[in-house]
Amino acid sequence: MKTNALFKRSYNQALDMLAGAQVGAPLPSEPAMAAALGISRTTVRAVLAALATHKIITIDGRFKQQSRLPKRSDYLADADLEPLADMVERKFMAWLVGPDCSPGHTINGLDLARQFGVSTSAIRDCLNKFSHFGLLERQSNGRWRTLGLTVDFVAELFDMRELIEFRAVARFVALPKDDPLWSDLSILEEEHHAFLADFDRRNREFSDLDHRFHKLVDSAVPNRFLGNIQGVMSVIFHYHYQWNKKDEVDRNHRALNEHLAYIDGLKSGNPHKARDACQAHLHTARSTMLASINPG
Amino acid sequence: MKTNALFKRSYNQALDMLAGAQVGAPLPSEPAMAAALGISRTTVRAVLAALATHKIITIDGRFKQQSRLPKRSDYLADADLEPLADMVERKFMAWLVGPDCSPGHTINGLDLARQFGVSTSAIRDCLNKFSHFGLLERQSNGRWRTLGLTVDFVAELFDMRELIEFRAVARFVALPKDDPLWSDLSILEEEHHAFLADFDRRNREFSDLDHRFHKLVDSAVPNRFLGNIQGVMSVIFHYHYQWNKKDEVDRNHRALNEHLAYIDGLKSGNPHKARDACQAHLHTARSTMLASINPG
DNA sequence: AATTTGTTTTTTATATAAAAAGAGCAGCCA
DNA sequence: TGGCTGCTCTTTTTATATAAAAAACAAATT
Repeated sequence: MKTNALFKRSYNQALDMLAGAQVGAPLPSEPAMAAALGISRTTVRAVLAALATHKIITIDGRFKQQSRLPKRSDYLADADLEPLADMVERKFMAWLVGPDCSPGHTINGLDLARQFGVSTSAIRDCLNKFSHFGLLERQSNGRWRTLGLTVDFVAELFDMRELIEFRAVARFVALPKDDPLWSDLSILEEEHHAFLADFDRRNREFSDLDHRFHKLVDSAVPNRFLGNIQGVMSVIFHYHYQWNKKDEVDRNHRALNEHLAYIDGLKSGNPHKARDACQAHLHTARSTMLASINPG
Repeated sequence: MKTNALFKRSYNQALDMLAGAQVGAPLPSEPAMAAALGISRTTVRAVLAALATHKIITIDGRFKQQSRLPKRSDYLADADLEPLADMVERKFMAWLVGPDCSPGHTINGLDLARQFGVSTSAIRDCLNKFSHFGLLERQSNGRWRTLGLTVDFVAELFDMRELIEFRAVARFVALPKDDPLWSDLSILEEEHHAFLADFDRRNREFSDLDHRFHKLVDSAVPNRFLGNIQGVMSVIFHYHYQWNKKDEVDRNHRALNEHLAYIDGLKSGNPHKARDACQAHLHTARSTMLASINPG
């Protein structure tokens, strides 16, 4: 069954609140408490019911009041909290790019579940997700095999990305001058300049800016199948570069300047100039990624 | 609990093998049977035990022999012979293109589970899969919304398909003449002619031929991200056209001839001719699909 | 009218049971 | 020697039942 860590945590938080209040004080309404604790009203009601059972509060109709101060022994053993799927994804990516996993390896779901401290179902969901990203493969016997962050994978990923982004660039330069994308682009351009001016402090936030920039360009040709490509790009940049901090400053600085040239190209209205700037940037990105995978 | 569909399928396959052999003939060894059926020895042993229970074979020490020919009634019901995920997928697609579902509709997982006679987890897996195909969307509150087989969807799907296939065509015509893909193409060309000669009878099997042809062309540029596109194309053709039999004969006949022109184009080695033939075919396919969605 | 409370429905995560796979080993036979 | 059998036992995958949490709905109160 599902663990009730959230309930326990919320119960303890409620005790903390009561410890700071006076006996006889009325409690806030259920929706107010739900908002204060950041949980659903269902859970608030469960907490209130438990508090009443332990005679810490009394509930009379819709009027709730504190009947005594909470004691040390009232507290429940605590647990921590993070969206489960995110936690599994994070640990899995760390495992995938770490030394315990080599391409072609068969994945032991049970073992991963034990390592990560979650159920096998959570692992299963995660594996399903990454199989759509092309990082894993299902074998005939139902087992999973890692394909890993190989040179081939990066090559195919960037091939696809170029194909899509070249097309978007061609469409983008041809947009009417009153299209809202142009003003979005200008805003992003200014953000780039602001970023460069404050580069030393903000350098770490670059991946977000990069993601938003490419997303804007690609939005010139709306297509829901891009989601997969963008998703995997985003995941890889997010996780892979966490383990490759070397040359990060140079890498980001160069990419920023390439983005600005790219934006110039788009604004020029000249399809060839725009395409060349795009190609130059994607080429750098590809080389950077390949170099960081294959330092040899 | 886990279904034993694999066991049932294997049991029926074993019956097929026995039906083709003679009474009194010795059976192959367990590992040999496991290899032949593509299953583990554990399952082979379960099948052998069941066959012995039904007196179809006799097991005497290490010597197994057939004691009688299998009868029609020996076969296990094919109701739950299909892998669960496939069954759910089939029913879900039928529901999605059926009258009970309109685009923008919120999906009730619990209700679908009841309708299909499976657990909510199976539904969850299926929804997850189709969300990667772009037919569904996750809402902020964790619910699912159908996007449906709309005109927009088809447009985006075919845009992406053209992008990929044009690139594959350019690569294909430039392949060296001794590349194995050329002989694969010739084999497929002959299959097309055979198909045309026996069109009235085989007409229904066209979607398989179509799928194999496009897969061959696309294989000129190996890229694992194609999997999604090909997957959704395949799913849509498979399910959607089940409900749109109107004009099927004309549609398939025309597509066959376009394929042949397309193959000619590839074989000519002229990139423009090949591309034109490809474009013509994809254009027809797009119109056909749009017409069948939007008969108005 | 806006908010609070009581109730029901739906989604999410895990524990669990069964199926299938796989490993190990002694004995047998060509 | 090398492969097969006949066991048994462990591991892994898969599907479901079920509890927890969230959300939606409906009635009641201020």
